Amino acid sequence: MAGHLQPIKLDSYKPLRELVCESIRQAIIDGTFSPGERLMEIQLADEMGVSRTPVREAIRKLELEGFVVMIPRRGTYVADISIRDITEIYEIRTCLDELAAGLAAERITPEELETLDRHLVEFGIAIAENDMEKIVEVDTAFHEVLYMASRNARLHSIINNLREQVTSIRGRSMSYPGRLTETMEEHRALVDSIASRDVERAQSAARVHIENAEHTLMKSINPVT
Amino acid sequence: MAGHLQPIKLDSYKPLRELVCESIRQAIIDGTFSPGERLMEIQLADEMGVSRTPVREAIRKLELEGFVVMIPRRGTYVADISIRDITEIYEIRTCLDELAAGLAAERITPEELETLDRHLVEFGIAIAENDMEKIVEVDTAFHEVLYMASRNARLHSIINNLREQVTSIRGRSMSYPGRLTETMEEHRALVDSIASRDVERAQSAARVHIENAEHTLMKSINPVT
DNA sequence: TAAAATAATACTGTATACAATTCTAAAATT
DNA sequence: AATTTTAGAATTGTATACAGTATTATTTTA
Repeated sequence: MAGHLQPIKLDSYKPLRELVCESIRQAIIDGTFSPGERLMEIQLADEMGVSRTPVREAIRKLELEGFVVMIPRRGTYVADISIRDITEIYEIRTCLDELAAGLAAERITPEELETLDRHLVEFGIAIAENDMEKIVEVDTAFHEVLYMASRNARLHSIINNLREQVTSIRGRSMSYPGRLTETMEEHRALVDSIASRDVERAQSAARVHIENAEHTLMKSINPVT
Repeated sequence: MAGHLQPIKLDSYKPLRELVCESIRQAIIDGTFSPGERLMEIQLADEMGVSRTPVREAIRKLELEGFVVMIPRRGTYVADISIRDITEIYEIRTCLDELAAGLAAERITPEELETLDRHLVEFGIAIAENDMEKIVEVDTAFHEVLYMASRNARLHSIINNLREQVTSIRGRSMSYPGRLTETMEEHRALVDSIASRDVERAQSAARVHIENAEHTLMKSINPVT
């Protein structure tokens, strides 16, 4: 194992398995656990100060979410993300984000539009200050509002899951030269078209945004291609 | 509980949790468990002749798949599918099936095309014989080949999951007057456009197919609308 | 008689114990 | 020396036991 997990705090009402799941997921996303690394139940349980039961249940969930791979009787391994995976994920996201944007253009409330605008401003400030943590935070909040506005909970959760699966490597594309300002412009175009209730334009803006994100991600992984 | 589950057979190499999961899922799909019905771990375990542990893990998986709803410390209930759910699911499927059809038009092999054709013929025979079981079987096989041909495993599994979530009520739309022959015509149009590698037409055929399926399903649930 | 309080019951959440399998490594054989 | 065999250790799969909480029923009180 690379680093170590923080012990689980029991302040929450949530079941332990949820806390354990979130903790392991976070560790995978932030790189504490490397791709391909084996995750052993007893070890994880000891580190977090819980028994194997909630750890097992957490791992089952992470498997469904695509963060780990389980081989029966052999163990659990942190999923290794490949070029193929990225291609698959963005093929789907291009399509789903387009859908979400179109629905949002039809269903968003004035309050939500205001929130989007605010996030847009915050995003600009975060970029100016080069505050990476803030950037990621605002970006996440921005998309959260957008997906919420689509009024389709399943769509929201499917996209979120796909987003999370590339989170561990998204940092690289974020730091790609010029990508951040480009991202902001794309976000602005998206908000504009949604604000004017233009479904077609919103869809196209979303498609462009996702396609560009994919290209940047690909370039940042393999500059040759 | 309505009926009862068959005891788990241990002939397979699969972990018990998988067998238990499939058994419960099947029972939900075929109506052995009704929507809203409470699922109790001890009872399920006893009926299948296993302990609570694999049952719990199976339930966790079914929750992720959307077949059951868990309320912490309160229990697990068979998910109740609503008009809202159907709308959500078909909004997504319209988009994903369009994607899958487009990709299939680009990536399908001649062998797969042949298989699709064969399924098309079988479907016609099954309709002529009014063999409902066969119809469902061939329909499933048909779509399976199609999604496989998209060469996107995630897309395949997301669509399959969405399909399964309405399986329990799909029987009704199947028996809607005239829907079966309509379905076959739509399938044929889809195969034709894929065979001629026409991405646009394949997408449009898929969209039409899903939209019609939704409309029929809605009508069969609520004839007034 | 109705409502509230309390006790009993039953279920879920978590921990631990046992069984079965697989991996590791050491020893034996070719 | 290399390969196979075999014994041990470690890990996952499953079962069971215990703890905590929610529900239900009963009793008490207004």
